[in-house]
Amino acid sequence: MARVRIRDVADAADVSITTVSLVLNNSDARIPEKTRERVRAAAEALGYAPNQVARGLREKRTRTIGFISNQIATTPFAGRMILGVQDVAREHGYLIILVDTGGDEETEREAIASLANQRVDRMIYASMWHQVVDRPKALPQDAVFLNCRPADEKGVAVVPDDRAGGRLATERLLTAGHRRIAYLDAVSEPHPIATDLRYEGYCDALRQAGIEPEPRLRVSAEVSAQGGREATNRLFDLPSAECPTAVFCFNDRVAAGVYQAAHRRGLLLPGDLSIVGYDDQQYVAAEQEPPLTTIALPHYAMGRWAMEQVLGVAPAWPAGPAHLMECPLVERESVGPPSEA
Amino acid sequence: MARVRIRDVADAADVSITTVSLVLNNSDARIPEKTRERVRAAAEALGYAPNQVARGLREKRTRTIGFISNQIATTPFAGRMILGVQDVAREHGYLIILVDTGGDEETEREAIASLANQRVDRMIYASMWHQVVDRPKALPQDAVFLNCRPADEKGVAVVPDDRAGGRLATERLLTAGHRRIAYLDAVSEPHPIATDLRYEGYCDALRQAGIEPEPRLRVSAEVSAQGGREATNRLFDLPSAECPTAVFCFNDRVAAGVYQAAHRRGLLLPGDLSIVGYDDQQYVAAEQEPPLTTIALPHYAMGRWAMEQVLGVAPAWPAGPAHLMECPLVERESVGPPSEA
DNA sequence: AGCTTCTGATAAAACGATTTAGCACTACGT
DNA sequence: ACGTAGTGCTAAATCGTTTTATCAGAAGCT
Repeated sequence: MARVRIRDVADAADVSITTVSLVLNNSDARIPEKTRERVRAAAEALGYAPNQVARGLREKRTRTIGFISNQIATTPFAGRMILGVQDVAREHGYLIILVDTGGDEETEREAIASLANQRVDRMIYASMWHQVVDRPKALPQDAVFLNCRPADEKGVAVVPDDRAGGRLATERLLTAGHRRIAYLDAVSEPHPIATDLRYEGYCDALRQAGIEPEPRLRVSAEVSAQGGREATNRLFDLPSAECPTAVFCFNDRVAAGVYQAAHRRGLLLPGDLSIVGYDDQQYVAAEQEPPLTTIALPHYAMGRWAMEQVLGVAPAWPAGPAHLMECPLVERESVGPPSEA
Repeated sequence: MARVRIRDVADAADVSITTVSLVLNNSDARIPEKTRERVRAAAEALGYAPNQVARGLREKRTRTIGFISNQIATTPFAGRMILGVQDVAREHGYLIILVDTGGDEETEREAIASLANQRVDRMIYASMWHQVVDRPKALPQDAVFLNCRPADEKGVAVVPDDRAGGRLATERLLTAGHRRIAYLDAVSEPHPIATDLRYEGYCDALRQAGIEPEPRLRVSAEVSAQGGREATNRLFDLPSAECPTAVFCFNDRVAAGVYQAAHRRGLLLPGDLSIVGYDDQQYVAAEQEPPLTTIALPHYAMGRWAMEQVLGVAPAWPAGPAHLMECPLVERESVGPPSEA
């Protein structure tokens, strides 16, 4: 790490450091092409790259973005969000400084302060699951919210369009011919807002098909395979005429539980029961037997979107209601026509 | 972000900026306690915190660590590693700058250069799976390797002790009384070195129990549930006297496939077949039915270890052979005594 | 008194860049 | 010959710190 400074380039090219800076930053100062060539050659030969710390001090911007997340480790989705952010950053010569607060408020305050002292140009405030958050006091006004939205609705934010996703999932089942479709709801602490949105989408789709949602077909499950198993058993303990021919699950984990309970009861999938999940969770959705049709959460796209807002490389989204990102349907093999149609 | 500078504190306390700096950095210069108090009070009142960019320029260290990873998004394990790194960083007032190279060499070169230009104090080179890597040309000599080791064996590195993990898993099955234990090997591109190490551990344990490993009980599987299903079927198409009573799987994903095939064949778990996995993969190991006994990968601990080396807050590990991190057994319910003991 | 030592503080240099203002020289028109 | 315009380049200020060297005054000693 014996670093070469602008001074070294200047000496090598036999000009002043001013000239070197002007040339390397493509200023339109009056420097003839010949001199420019000489400077560029010297810089190239020495392998010069400007010290970003010095440059940051002078320019008052560091080409650095702070990424604050509440729980990096507890979700497998974090990666794709960070990757989206990171890809856009790289494409524009920015670096990201990452801090995980573990959801602790005190840590969060310190993290925000650290990033401010490090003079990051802007910050992204990310949640690992879709939620409404209280805007942290110290967070700069121009922070972008990723996968969450501030309670005060002031700020640029992006969240998945869970309602449209719920509609899409249900429509898929309706098109396959199903009429009795259950919704496996999520209970957990804190209550995920996504489950209500997905349920609304489910209702939208049913009503549009002329079906009134039936309360008994909405059953609550712990967010886990076990929750899915239990809910499924409750569902199939109904009189057989009332049993659903398809279920839409809050997420792939509970869908996995549905598979388990269905297998145990000797139901064939998708012959006796069609299933649609949500999340397109890596290593679980695709690896069910049969592979699970599900709705994908657009984590990568949301990450990109947030960073594009931060860098101002996309049309600016107004502060206010969050941008809703589409959740695409991932077709696999867990949906078929209902058994006795 | 109207920032308060050291100048402002100096004015408020009616001293020079030198004095402020001296006091705030607890220098042992001759400043009487009374003046110190005054300065501290002024700093506190104004909410002063030093500009880390300016400080970094002057001190030639930024309290910033570069974290280079090959594939952040494709593995659910990344999170725990990053979290370990990040926690130690925070405890010592450091920040981490994260770049994902996507495994691309050109991107990697640029990333290393960016971090160097940003004057990170040191770098961590992380792999999302256990592998041997070629030391990137531009990587500083003092970089620490996380979950991988440089081919040249020069450098501080930490990897999971997969051999001991394989031994531990097998011993668990031996203690339960099993004698015919299969190993479900992984085939994938590139060939994961972990699978050979785990197999060696498996052999170690068997031999120590006086059992010679049987080649037919080592069967290859694609790293996926489907691979696990196929391998299981091959295993149980053997003459029944030769069928294993337990399997040790390369990882939890293939173990999930074993569950599927076993259920399909009507085998009871763990009555007819005991299973041990590897990875303790979130949302898959614990959610099998019955929950899967497995070996955990110590990602968090490795992350911490790497950062502690970087910051020099733990006894220095010599450059050379990698530090082997223990993989603990996670007891759940997929192991029982063999059926006809 | 005259010298040294101690005390309390600060001026100024340095870190490595960017940028503003301006200098020295040539060319040109009259 | 002289003012003006244009060309090629650079000195110096600046960003916000840390740190070294030094200064003024008080105190102590002979």
